[in-house]
Amino acid sequence: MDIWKRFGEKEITHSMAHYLQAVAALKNDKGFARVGDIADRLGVSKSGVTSMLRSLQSRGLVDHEPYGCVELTPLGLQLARRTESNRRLLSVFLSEILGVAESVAEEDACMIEHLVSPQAAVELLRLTTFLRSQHPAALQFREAFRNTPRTCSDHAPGDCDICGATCLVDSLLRPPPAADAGPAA
Amino acid sequence: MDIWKRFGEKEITHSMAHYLQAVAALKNDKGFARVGDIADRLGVSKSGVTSMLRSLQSRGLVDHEPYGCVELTPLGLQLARRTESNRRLLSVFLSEILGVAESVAEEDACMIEHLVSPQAAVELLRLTTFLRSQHPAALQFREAFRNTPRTCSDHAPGDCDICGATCLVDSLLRPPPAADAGPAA
DNA sequence: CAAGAAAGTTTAGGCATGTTAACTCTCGGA
DNA sequence: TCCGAGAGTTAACATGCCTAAACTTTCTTG
Repeated sequence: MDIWKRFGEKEITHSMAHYLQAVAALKNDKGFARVGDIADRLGVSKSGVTSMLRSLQSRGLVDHEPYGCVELTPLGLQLARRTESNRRLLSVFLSEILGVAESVAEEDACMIEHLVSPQAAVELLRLTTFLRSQHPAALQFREAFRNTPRTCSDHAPGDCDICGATCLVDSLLRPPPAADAGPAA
Repeated sequence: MDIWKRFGEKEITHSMAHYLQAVAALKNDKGFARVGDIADRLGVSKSGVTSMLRSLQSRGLVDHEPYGCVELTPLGLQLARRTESNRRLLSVFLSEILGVAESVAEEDACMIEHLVSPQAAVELLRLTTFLRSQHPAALQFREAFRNTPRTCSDHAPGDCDICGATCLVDSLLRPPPAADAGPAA
């Protein structure tokens, strides 16, 4: 039951994903990617870039010889593209389908982009494009979904199999309890 | 443009979320949570638990005096519950709505559970309960969605605003390129 | 071509999270 | 009462990812 430990075994970490995307973007914009440009773009120090590049190179994701420019390997490019597509997809899904505020949608997408499995991404893309389409069922959905209630007490009084005892909505939208560790009795 | 750096500033990390959940579960199952039980449940060493508890205590998420049992503070309990609800929600959404295989859905949910914003979670719950319901629009959706195509060339030939140049489906389902960093010309 | 500026790297160190090994505390039984 | 087993903690170390400061390489320009 140790799924959670595999967090550290993902093919790439959050940081790595963003380094790869930065290299891809610079390659695209200027034709080449230098250490300093990557550092500027990501808001990290140049030494941080150097050491991350070493790590990415050891994983076969970039090519980088000292004092030279950085190139993505085919694998690195694939991961960069995949991560970017995932982010766009999540962002659209969250903001357009779910109606979450743009800024929140983008932040969520950025946090999650590298963690979504290919299987889930493919199906989420299918759902998103379907629900945005002009298909009659999609039109009906949009009309009906607008008026759907938010809390479990509305959709499943006393028995929501997702939320259990406390409705997610209640616990999420309520302000946090007094933080100073003092359960007053 | 440094959203990505806020990854490290989330209220809790992936590890912390699972420690909190372990404590909550043990409290629930046995009435108390000891260091050794937490270690067993999470598959980490006892010393790892001790040091994580120090960190959680400094954030006001648990109470723990040396050689004693562990208690969740109100804030810690709230985070544990929230994370668990998020995971159940994501798991149901991925497997039931999107049709992703259970095992993949659970792994994805576990990776993402602590990163989903309250806003997104609330709306995702709304969407999920709606699409699972007997509402006519939901019935129509399920019928129609079953036959929706997967690739961009079907739903938006040559112009998918999510995927850009390369359809997500193509890049996700294609096997990775030869990994040995050798772009053979 | 040489010298300074610009770019990049190395070194040393910090924080989070984990490990193992060795030490200390607590408690139950002879 | 006291002693040993088991539970918990500390110490020392590893890895990932970041920083600042010092050093090296490369470029530019007079």
